[in-house]
Amino acid sequence: MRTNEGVEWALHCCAVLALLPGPAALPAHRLAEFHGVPPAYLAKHLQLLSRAGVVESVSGPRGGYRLSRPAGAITLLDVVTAVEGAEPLFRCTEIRRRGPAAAGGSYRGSCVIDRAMRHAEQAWQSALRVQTVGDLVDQLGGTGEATVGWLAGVLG
Amino acid sequence: MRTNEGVEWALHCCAVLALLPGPAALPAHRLAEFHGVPPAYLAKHLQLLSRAGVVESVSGPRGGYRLSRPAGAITLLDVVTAVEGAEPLFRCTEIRRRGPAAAGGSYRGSCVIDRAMRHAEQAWQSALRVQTVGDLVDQLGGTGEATVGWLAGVLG
DNA sequence: GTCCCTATACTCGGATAGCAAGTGTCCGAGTATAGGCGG
DNA sequence: CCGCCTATACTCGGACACTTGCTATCCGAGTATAGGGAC
Repeated sequence: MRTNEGVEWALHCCAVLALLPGPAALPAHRLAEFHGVPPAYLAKHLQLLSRAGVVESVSGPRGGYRLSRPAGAITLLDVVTAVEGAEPLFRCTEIRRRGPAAAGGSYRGSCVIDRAMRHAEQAWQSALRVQTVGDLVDQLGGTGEATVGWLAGVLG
Repeated sequence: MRTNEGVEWALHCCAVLALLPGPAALPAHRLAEFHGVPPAYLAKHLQLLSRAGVVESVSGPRGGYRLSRPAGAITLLDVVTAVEGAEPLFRCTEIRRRGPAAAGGSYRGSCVIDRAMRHAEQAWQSALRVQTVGDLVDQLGGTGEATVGWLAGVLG
């Protein structure tokens, strides 16, 4: 079990987009160039972010991507869910109903293992929900300023 | 991202093994039969549990698997780590150092995104660490008693 | 009757194929821009 | 000089190969047991 590599890319991209001045947009290939990752593949993940409503796309020249709402209103869970999908980490397949275990019979309530795993998963999601892209940007420090400079040069 | 299906099997198997009387052991094919899963594939996961020290194996006739320590001393994290491996969910590939982002330069501290994701992962692990296989067994209720009955019949 | 030996059958353990999902890439549809032309 | 039109180039979006890891399986190594034979 390992998170999609695109999750890291998407988070970094959101942090960069949060530094965009005003209504400007940044093309996918610029984001790929900035991070040194395959442009076409990064585009795939940006599409996921767009479909989830985290970022919005602008077509044509001077187009690209920008955040669809303030960075402080985008949680890390929003980004992770957009890229990884909404399916839970742990999926209970109800194996207790397959073999002789079912004969025992009284599986009324939900599976205790399913409950325990979901509880842990909710702890993970809660930790992602309390952190926003804005929080990340605030912690960037000098790296953030350097990024702003690079953006100014690119946007011309 | 989805947890290995073997995680669910391993947890159910540990719950069953916790109900074993005294020093008895239960063969892998019995566990597979009980849960209605492929025997050979389940064996693979039991090997992982054995290698991690969660269960111990007994060779020869009357052999099989049993818990290596009391059920209350086996956390869900122990089981999950044994099956999934110790690698973190989120692996930072330090993409900030690849492109022009590196030129900006001052990436002294650890990556803020890596820190945020690891924080959430620790919340998940903590939730798994406070729950033990013994806790699961206590919550089984009637299903647990039915399992004990089945075990008695099988062990003969 | 008791002890020892041997053959047996049962167990785990690692090495081996098949498949789905993640990884990586490409080309086509749509649009705002920029330049040229006419009034 | 100003407004309109057209061609352009740039953007996103979805459809197409490739690789890694999960899924599933098999056969061989090792061992406690059970039975038979000797004492």
